[in-house]
Amino acid sequence: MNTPSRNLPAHKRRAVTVEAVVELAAEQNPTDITTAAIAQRMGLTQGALFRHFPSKTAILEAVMEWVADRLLGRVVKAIEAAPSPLAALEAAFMAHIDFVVQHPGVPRMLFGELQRAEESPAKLMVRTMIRGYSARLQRLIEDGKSQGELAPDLDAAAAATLFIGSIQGLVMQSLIAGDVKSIRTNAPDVFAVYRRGIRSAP
Amino acid sequence: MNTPSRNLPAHKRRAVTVEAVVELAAEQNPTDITTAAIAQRMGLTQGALFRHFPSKTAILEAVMEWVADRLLGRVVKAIEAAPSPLAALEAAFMAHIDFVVQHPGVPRMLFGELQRAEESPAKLMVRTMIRGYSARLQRLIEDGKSQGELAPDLDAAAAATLFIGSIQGLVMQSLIAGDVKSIRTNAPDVFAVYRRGIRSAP
DNA sequence: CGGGTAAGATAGTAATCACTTACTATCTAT
DNA sequence: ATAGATAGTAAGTGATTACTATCTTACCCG
Repeated sequence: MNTPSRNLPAHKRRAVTVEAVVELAAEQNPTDITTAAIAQRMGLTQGALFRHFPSKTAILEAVMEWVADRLLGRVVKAIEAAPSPLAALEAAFMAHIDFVVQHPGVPRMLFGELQRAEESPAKLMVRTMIRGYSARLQRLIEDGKSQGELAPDLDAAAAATLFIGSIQGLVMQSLIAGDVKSIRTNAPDVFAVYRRGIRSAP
Repeated sequence: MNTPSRNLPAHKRRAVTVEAVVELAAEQNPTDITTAAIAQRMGLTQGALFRHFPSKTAILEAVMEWVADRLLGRVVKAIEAAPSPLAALEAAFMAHIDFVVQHPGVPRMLFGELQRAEESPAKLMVRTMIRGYSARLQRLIEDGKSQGELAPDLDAAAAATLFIGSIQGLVMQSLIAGDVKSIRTNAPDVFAVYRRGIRSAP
């Protein structure tokens, strides 16, 4: 029988579950992920999953919590280590890209969750996460403007939308090419165009 | 009994079906659209759908064909009417935005189709459509470079990716705000940043 | 060493899905 | 007027889904 790691502590089981979902989302449409598939990936039977989570939506909530922690954690760290607002934007962009390349299913899950009709807790979490992300970017951009590094007439909200959109565009490109690593290859060129769009005139 | 328009000719029924799907995609996750929901929106029973389409995937193919026709048709028309490459890019952007505001479900369906695991005919159609779109944009960009309107060192592929991504970013923003019309409001500001990123130095 | 508990397997359940079958109404052409 | 084709309805089908009820095993602690 296949009992790979029995009696894990609860928080570890939850972490393994989240990893399984993130892995599966990289391989298929996130909305098509079944509890049976998650359990199989973990080496469990389907019913056993419900010893740890009361429902499938609770699993999705745990995944979104994980994403918010990890993604924002990395991005904020990259921002804080940068010497200037523009450098911080570039570092955040690359940190975000690294995360997406490592976990290609995540942006799909976020987008998929956002376009749900009902107001699920997971959808709310995504919304607050991206709102916070965008707010952080806009503060950075305002800082860059007052330091003279970014164009003084720049619309911070629009620049933040374009920042996030550029990543979305790279993800879409990789789905068309069928090659995740193309994201990392093309990211610097895309950011170069973006940087030109926000930088103050030389 | 609700028999709104019986015995429509085949091509009209197909058009009505496509419209129903596009409408539904604006209201819910496209992958959650059932044949029952489509039929209900058309005022038919579910089984009647299969008099006109052999399968659900055939319906999706018809929708993608419709999208490719309408969206690219509008964009190409806007490009051809513009006096210069940069003006053409802006016109294409706004035409695309108009289309998305009018049919908010369409970008969701495209993205959803792209992230399917299996190589469905619909997915292939989306891929070819966006590839063609991107190629058209890149030609425009190269034209703009040789006319001195766009930056000579601009990476055309990256600029095309950012173009499409900026629309994707606006869609995402509207999903977060829960307001489709915010797309049209924010579009000019976002394009202004983009234009600055590709234009030749003044 | 033995009993309690947490975590697993097994085998269900009702609901929902795409799709089918069998029959019926309506339009059109001869 | 009537036969045939077209387009509809109503009621299924089997497969799949999230979730549950019941039984079993492994581990911890006194």
